[in-house]
Amino acid sequence: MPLMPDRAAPSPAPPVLKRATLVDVAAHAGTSTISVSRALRRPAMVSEGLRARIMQAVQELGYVSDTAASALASRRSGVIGVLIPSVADAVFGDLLDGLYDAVAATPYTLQLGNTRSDAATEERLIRIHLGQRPAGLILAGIDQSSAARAALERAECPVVQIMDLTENPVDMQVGFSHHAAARTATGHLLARGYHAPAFIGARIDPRTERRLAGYREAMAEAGLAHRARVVTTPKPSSVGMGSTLFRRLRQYAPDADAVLCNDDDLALGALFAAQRAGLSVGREIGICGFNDLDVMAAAFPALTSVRTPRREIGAAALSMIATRLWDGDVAPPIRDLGFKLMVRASTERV
Amino acid sequence: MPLMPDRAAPSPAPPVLKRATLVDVAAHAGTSTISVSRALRRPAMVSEGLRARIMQAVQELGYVSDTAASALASRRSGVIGVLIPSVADAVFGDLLDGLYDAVAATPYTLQLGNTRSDAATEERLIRIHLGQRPAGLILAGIDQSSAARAALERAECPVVQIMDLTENPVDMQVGFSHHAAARTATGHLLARGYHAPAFIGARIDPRTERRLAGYREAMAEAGLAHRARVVTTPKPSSVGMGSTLFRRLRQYAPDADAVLCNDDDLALGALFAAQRAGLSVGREIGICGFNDLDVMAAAFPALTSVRTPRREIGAAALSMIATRLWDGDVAPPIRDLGFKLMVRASTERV
DNA sequence: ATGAAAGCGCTAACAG
DNA sequence: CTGTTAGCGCTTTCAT
Repeated sequence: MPLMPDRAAPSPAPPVLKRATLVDVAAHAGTSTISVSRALRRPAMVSEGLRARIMQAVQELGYVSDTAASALASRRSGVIGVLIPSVADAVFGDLLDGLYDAVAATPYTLQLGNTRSDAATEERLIRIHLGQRPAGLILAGIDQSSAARAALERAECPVVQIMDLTENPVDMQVGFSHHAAARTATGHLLARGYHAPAFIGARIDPRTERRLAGYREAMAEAGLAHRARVVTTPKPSSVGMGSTLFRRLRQYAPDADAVLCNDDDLALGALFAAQRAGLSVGREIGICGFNDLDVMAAAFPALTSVRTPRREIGAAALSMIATRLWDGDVAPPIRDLGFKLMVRASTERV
Repeated sequence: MPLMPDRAAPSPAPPVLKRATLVDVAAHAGTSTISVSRALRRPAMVSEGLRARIMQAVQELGYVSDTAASALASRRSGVIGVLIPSVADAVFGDLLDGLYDAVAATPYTLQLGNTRSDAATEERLIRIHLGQRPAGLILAGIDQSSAARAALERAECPVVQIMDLTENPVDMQVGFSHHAAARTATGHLLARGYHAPAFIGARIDPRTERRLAGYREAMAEAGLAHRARVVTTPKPSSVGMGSTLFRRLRQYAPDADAVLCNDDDLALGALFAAQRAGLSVGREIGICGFNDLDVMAAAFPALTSVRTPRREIGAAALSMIATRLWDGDVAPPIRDLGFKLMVRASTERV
């Protein structure tokens, strides 16, 4: 599909005042285009006097460099691609916030791709982005298809996989262990005296699987593998779904006295469902979330959750790319930013 | 700042297998570059036989068109810029979801800019985006600085202002009336028998101002202008802030028996604070939110809110740009997508 | 420190 | 329907 169809361009060509180019600026400043280019990109390469004249000309003509021409000539774009499963999810919202904050101080631009947790879509987006000779690529997760991995390994730009940790990243990596986080949270529930903590999760993806494994491991270590109860759904997560899963859990496993939720939305839904059922949250039923969105601390009762360093991951990913681009080497290329269990009233057994 | 510093390029030039270009494909298919270009962009312009040969060559060489070269030669990029105040806000998350959904069916790419509700940043971003000769520009809000407006009016691409409605848009527009929405919500509270509904809001921006005006207007129409109570803060909105503002309101105006919240986060915070204070939500204190995020219906008690068509606005904005680009004309260029009051238990006076 | 010349890979314009 | 010829605006050599 072309960017515009044949019959387009009905506009009777208004007297478009052509935007100023390097040539215009050079003429205006009485120098050559290359000097203007240099004055703009590496001011140190141009004598002070010339630079001043050029800058003034730039000002007067309102010159703005043409991204496309620059990218073509230098074979390098200022675009850093970011591929995430969802733009509406609060978890990725925080990540993006960190990313956009960090990129503001650099000459780079972010370009977002929405994979919808779909491997084929991710593969396609990776190809499209690589076609733009990006300055860098940031990917959520470590579960790219093998075809995607192959393409990435051939990529001529820094690649950072984020949110998760793996033994063999494509290139660089920053995240935390979902397995360890869930294991810690489950351990906390057990330590607090809950005898049968269950697990609920929606839209099971590889990250969820790793959390679930952490839950199972903690249960097994406590000799409670036989008491593990898991309720999941392939549907997307939401607060409403949290309530639904909680009710389902109560039916399926009435003995469950605590629930580790795969994300905070589910935990909030579980809270509301428990309240509806007249349960005393904390005493009769423990609830623990995952991510620690702002709402968890504000809820009544306040909800325990695993705080994950989303914003920090965004900032770190960008800094790793910038460092690689400017200094050539990043150490260490794999960073575990950890997590922190935020214990609150919802798991106070009292 | 250059995209890469002088001392970069320490890599000893690995035997980079140059990516295939149009010339390569043309040679491989035994034709000219322009035919390949056409076969890719307007298949109808090329005979079936030639097209088949070209497509095969494209396949075999794994050819991917160079975005920069294409943009430079055609003076047109496939980028649609999107400028919003925050990427972490759930409200804009839904908008983006609608936008990304809609763009997937087009040859365009979205490029996000984060204005942080800052006029200067927005102005800068507008300039940067226009410098890329975007295919279109989507802006949240109608309150651009006059300098920004001037730049936009000179833009050679479709521009859509979204989320809000104004008399004189730069170009096209799709949104709803924040004033009318707040007015309706306030009217609902009064109709339900609340005698002194108050208003709480965080990070006052122009959109909030319009909602506040709607609240005041409804109060005035009911002859209750003297009972209007407003508590706001310049700090960002959050669930925790909702609790804070609610407590502040109770001190400042103990007689307030309902509260219209500027957004759902605040409403949720008000809910929790009310519960902490032992108030019966609905009977003793009415709570109404704004936007109707998923959590509102799931809360206990369920929270009344004004449903705003965020996803639909995203889809509509993109379709308006596509239509303008392809058909030349969009009718109507101004679209009011309305809102809907979702009445729930939190405003059941009983 | 500055400049001249030669493309980057693609598409518009104009032939055939 | 197909091809030729020129650039698009910038940056990279390579001189000076």
